[in-house]
Amino acid sequence: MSTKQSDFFNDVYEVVRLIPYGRVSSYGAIARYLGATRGARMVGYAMNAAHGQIPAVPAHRVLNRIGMLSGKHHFGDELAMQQLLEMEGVVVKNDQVVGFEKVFWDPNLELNLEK
DNA sequence: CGATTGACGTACG
DNA sequence: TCGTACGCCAATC
Repeated sequence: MSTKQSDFFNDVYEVVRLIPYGRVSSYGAIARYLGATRGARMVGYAMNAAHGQIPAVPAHRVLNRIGMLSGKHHFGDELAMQQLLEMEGVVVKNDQVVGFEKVFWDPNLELNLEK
């Protein structure tokens, strides 16, 4: 494809789309799943380019390791990310996900068990 | 081509 | 337990 970006970006989008409804994941978990344990920041970079991607990438389900909406500023409206999460049943308090461990979805774990 | 930045994470005090 | 410092890796200036 002429729109061929780094395969890393495409791979990130794919994993993010696999995040179930009402669940969230972390940049480090995705990076580690892709083999880029030290590339957590690169996942964030991919998210920055995920805007307008088709199919849409649920970037609002991707948070940092503490469950904080670190990228809420990149959604245009700061509350947009929180609104999307609450719409899916995820409780957000003080820009932080309540019960983050309960809604946390680890690709390394879920995808590994199925394989 | 070199320096700075950044949707992160871990280590240290 | 909380706050600060440093490290990674790629993109941008």
